[in-house]
Amino acid sequence: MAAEIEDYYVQQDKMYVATDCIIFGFDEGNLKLLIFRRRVKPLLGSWSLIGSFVKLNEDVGEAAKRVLKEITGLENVFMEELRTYGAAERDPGFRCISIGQYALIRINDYDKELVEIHGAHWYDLEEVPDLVLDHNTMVKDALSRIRRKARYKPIGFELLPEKFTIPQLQQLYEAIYNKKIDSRNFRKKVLSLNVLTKLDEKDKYNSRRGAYLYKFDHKNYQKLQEFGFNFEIS
Amino acid sequence: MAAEIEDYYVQQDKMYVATDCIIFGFDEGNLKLLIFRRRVKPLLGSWSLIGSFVKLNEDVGEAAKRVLKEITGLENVFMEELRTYGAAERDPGFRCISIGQYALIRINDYDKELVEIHGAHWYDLEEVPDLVLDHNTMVKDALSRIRRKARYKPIGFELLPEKFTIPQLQQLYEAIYNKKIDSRNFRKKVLSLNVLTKLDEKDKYNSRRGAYLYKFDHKNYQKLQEFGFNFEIS
DNA sequence: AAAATTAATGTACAAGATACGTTTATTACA
DNA sequence: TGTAATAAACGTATCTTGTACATTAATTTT
Repeated sequence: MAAEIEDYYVQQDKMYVATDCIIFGFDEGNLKLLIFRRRVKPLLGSWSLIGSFVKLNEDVGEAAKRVLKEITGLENVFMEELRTYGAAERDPGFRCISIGQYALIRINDYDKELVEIHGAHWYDLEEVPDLVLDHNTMVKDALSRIRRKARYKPIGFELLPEKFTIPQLQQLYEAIYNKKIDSRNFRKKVLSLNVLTKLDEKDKYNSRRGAYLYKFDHKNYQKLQEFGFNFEIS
Repeated sequence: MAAEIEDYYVQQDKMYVATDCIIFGFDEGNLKLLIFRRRVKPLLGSWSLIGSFVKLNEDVGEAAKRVLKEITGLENVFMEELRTYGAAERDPGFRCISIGQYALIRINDYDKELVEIHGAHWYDLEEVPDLVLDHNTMVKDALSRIRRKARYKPIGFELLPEKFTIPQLQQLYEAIYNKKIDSRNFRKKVLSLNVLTKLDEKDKYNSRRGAYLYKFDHKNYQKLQEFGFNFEIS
């Protein structure tokens, strides 16, 4: 639900339209969710997705981008509509529908100070507390969407830094699907997609031997975005 | 956009929420779309999807069901949210977002008189005329959704009568994917899903020999709905 | 120089997708 | 009554893709 409710004189005969962002990041092998504490009544202080009312002169998609930028400083982020939460009684007190939109961000890119200022926090997905209204449902729905979508679009890649190793990519998919993947088959499959360019650098953070860094071949990556592929895993 | 606009005193500082139904049927080998002529200003007389404002005390999903019933007499129909159309300028004159919802109906079940009364018509998908606002986009989006979804959920089946033949089912998938399918492979695949019960009746409408009628094994069909399957076709 | 650690690689088998032509049941009509 | 016409029903061989699985390689630390 929206953050600036107190900016509004709430009318009972009015339909409010809000948007809530389900913001995912990936760090240290875990999927994380960015949430904050509501600073407005009702339910002040509850954990909440980051959202806002949609302004009268603003596209619904723009509203979500505005909020995301406000809190994280990020622009040009992967963001997509999830669905509308439109139950008549979802919000006590006044009628408000919310369009859920999920975002995938590279967790090292965001503006830490800005996030701090807004009292936002990253939570491991397994440890997300109770959120206001139907926000826990939104998170659940968004996760299902990502799981399904990762099978035919390379969206998982949005969560990684520009340079990354194949074991990192595998960890990400393991986090998304919440299961172990065979590393030989994973590597084979991911390389067969022809979207990775091997660099001459190694990342030695996780091993003595070090793992080669890769980046995306943006042209082929684009094609894959358009046409989809099959990435079911065992 | 909504039908009952003249019931409202349009306020410029208000956000309106509507829902539009993209109603698909299947007949004589063709996918069809149900549309009607707007009876209200502005754009009176234009072809339009069937829609309505969402009432203050009504779930968004309920609103779509209400409209569908009003026009076709049908209830308990497969219907699902497509997405929100929320561009600030999508509707000239006042701010209105619309939640598109698509429905798949058995084309012989609807109430023909009711449809007549409302001035609604079925159009072959290839012959759908220009619709108001962004409604043509909604149709295009809904079709993409169905195409994708038919690959992992048995939604196509929602469009057939209770008893149907395998050649009919194949025609439906050919219409959805807009391509010819090999009949031997199709039959093999569809039977392997274990959701069809062969009846002791034949439909001789299309051939001298006649084709066996089938119906769904609802229990297995339900499972398939839940867990999905793979129905990519060559 | 030995131990420890994660990265990188290949192969055999199973399952599923694809391509493709002939026979069968029935009706209409000569 | 039998012959022609029509769409339905069926099976197989091949190719492709997914799956299961164990060893060697590169590097750092002690």
